[in-house]
Amino acid sequence: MTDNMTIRVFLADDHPLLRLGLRLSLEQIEGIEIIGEASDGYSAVGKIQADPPDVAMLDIDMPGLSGIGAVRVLRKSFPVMTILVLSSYSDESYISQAMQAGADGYVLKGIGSEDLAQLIKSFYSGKPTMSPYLVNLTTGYDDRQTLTDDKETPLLTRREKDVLQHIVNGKSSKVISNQLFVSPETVKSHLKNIYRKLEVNNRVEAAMVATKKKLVP
Amino acid sequence: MTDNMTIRVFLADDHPLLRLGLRLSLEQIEGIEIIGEASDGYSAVGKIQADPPDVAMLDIDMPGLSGIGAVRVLRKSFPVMTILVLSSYSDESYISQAMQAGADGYVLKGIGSEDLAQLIKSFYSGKPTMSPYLVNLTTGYDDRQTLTDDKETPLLTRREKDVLQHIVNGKSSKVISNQLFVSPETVKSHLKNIYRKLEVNNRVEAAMVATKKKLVP
DNA sequence: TATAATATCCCCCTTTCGGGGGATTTTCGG
DNA sequence: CCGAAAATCCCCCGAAAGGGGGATATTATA
Repeated sequence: MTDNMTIRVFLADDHPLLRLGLRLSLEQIEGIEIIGEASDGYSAVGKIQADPPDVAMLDIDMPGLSGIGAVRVLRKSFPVMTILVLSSYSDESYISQAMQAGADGYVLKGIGSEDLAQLIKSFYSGKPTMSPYLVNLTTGYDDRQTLTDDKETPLLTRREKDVLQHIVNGKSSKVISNQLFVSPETVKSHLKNIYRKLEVNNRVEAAMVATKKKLVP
Repeated sequence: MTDNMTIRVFLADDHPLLRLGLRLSLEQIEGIEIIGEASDGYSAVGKIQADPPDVAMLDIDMPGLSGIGAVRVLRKSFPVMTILVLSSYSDESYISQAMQAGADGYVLKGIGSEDLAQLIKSFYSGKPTMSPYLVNLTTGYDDRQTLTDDKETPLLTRREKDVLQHIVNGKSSKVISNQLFVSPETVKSHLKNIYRKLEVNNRVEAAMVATKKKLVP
């Protein structure tokens, strides 16, 4: 933080209009200063490393390097920087990806100007305010239920994800078994477990769930 | 249009920040006046019908009534109103849906402030400016190639779309045939044609293509 | 009205799925 | 080291899928 306690904020979003709204909203708040902007992940990382802010707000969906990827890179260089991920979606998988990448918070774009300003300040001060628009990733998903009404999806194992990936790509069990160098029977076993965990009954449903919940890359 | 030739614009988007950016961008332009805002499709329709603007900018992705749905409703009441659809995606299917609903233009959110202002004015004046950020739906898709590099997907027939919809939902041919009151053999025939047109070989691939290209609702 | 496109239905055949059992080995944390 | 989880593999069986041929209406529409 700078000498006069002003919170230096960096904005990264590929939508100029949204960036403008963000900048205007935050600039008129006492104690917040926008020190830079970027429209894609790579330039965001570059600019932030050149002049590190106190708080980095990164859109999750940017061309080139995604917000998640930018978080991963930045977190290595700046262990204490407050990194907030901006997103339009309250998808659980996005949230958990952001968390694993090292984000401090996950902010939905549906948030209003005043809420956002207050949120950044409270979050930066170390006492994150909980709201329907923020998920605090540091306190164990406490607020996830306010964002998603999804039932808890049992976690897939590494191998099950491998199989699911091929299912999404429309491969048959035989083809998958060749790809993974295992018996087709093994693939079938994994599939049974996948179906049970995802509560589906066939490949199409599994593929759709995997896509919707982003269980696979 | 009002007496003094000011273009009266209405904004509808469920993201307050983006709305703010839009408003701020447009308000500082001479000749454009923001007369109202809405954060969902239904209230947008209500407010527009209560006080019709010259130009309505509707986000395609809003809670409740979508932007497309709002266009459909509004176009019936206001045949000459300039209706522009705002979207983050340059998906061809979205564009064609917006066109069929009666939109005059399709504006990507990646557009900058100045471009947007100029675009609205030029579009409203009856001489739409072409740009990578706008698809003019009134001139026969001339600019689609600048937006998507997809190969032309053969158009599916009405019935094929019906079948594909059920495929996406993971239904078997037998179940589909019951839903559509036809023979399972008929469903199989449609499926063969769908596979050929989409250049796929099974249900999962068809479902993924349908989802990616938004061939089904 | 002629022609094409669409929608409907049928047969054949092989392969794949999905669901039900089970078993063995590997891996990894406590 | 031990137990649980994970990964591997096997059998059986009926249902479903996919691919190859068709045929016959119905509907646009040029």
